Amino acid sequence: MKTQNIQVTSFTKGAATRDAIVRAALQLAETGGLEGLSIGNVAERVGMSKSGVFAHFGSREDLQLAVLKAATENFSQAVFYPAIKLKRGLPRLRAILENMVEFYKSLANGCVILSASHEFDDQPGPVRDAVLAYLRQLRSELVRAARYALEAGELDQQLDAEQLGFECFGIFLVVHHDLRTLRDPDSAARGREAFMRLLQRCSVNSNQTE
Amino acid sequence: MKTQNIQVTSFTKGAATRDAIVRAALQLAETGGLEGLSIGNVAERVGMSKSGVFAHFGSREDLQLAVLKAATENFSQAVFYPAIKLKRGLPRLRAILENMVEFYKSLANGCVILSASHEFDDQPGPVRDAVLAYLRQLRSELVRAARYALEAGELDQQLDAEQLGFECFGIFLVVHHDLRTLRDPDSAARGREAFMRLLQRCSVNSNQTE
DNA sequence: CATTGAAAGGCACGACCGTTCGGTTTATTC
DNA sequence: GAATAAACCGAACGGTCGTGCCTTTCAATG
Repeated sequence: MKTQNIQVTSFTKGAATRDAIVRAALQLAETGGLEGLSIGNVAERVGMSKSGVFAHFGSREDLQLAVLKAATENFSQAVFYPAIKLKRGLPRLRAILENMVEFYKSLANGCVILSASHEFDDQPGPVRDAVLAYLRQLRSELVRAARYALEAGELDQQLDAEQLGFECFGIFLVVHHDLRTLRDPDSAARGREAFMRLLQRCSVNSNQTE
Repeated sequence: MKTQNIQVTSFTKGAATRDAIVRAALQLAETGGLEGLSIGNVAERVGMSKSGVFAHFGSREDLQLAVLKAATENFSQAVFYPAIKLKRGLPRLRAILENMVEFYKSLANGCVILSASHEFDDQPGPVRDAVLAYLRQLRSELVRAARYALEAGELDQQLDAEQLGFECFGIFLVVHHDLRTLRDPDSAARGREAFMRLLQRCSVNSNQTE
């Protein structure tokens, strides 16, 4: 039998240019969001024809989904994967925030996920579902890290983990906002300071039995 | 001479429908942002022809500017004007946050200003300039209220007013995000709690001379 | 009532969009 | 090298967009 290595070639050729397309589209999406993507400008950037690009996805929406998936994978790679290697609880929570700040600073432009969350919040469909799923995952990761920290006694046990995740996410958002919209270079430092102050407020020592 | 009351009529007729157009467009912009506005859908919503609507503004951009101005006026009306009547410092800062939460809750859909800040953050032009100007005004109002509170001894004087404004704005953003994107009804309560905890952290008593 | 100027409509243009289709090039397999 | 399939391209379609031009409606004035 010689029919053993069938799709070796068909796996490499198409997938390579598809990756190139997604990479180019991701760059475009970092300035202009997923709505700013058009088959035409992606094709131009990657040096192909519109129909050539289109054939790889079948629809603009599927291209947007592919780009969003690449963006979330990048975020996970930069923020979550390094943090998971640390001890769960406070060290992990600190790492998530710190990695996020560094990740946002490293982006020449904006975060595709946050952009998409605004672009699609009133536009039902697969893209909105995917954005929401990742945002919920992100939040639950924050909440879980906070819960560990509470249960381990690293933070005041009277606190609410969901509330802590909420406030951490607020720091996420304002860091991104100041970096991106206001172009404030101090944003990262303010974010770190805000997080430090938030944790300090939550430490077991500062509990003032109100 | 009887040429005293010239533009009495020309002031009422056109301006009335212009206001109607802006109101309709503002509703549209609350779901879909300023980019979601098109001369066509605004005309349809207000019951006019495209060219009829167009004639009142001269360009889509001017329509967007008019809608943005209406949105900022609404925000100021709901958030700032009532707060300014209060004693400056902590009471005013509290009122701004509380009014903001109530304002966001009262919106059936999203905040046009925050939407626009994401839509135009990489798109230079008059709209971006206007959005940025209002965002800076908003921030400086927060910072000023915080500074008053610091100088009056209502908060720990070692704190930084800009940092405080930064953290307050983070609460703004996460409240809006959870209300709008995650559709979480607890968002307002979490926002109030976050602000309470933030102020508690900043009170003169809880200073722990680090 | 006639006149005038503002307000609104009708219509078409050029541009861009996503998508389709048929043909051409390129790579892989026998 | 012939055959087959994948990859890609060029052109076009239907649709929406902002905008300009010209006409019609309408309210106010003399």
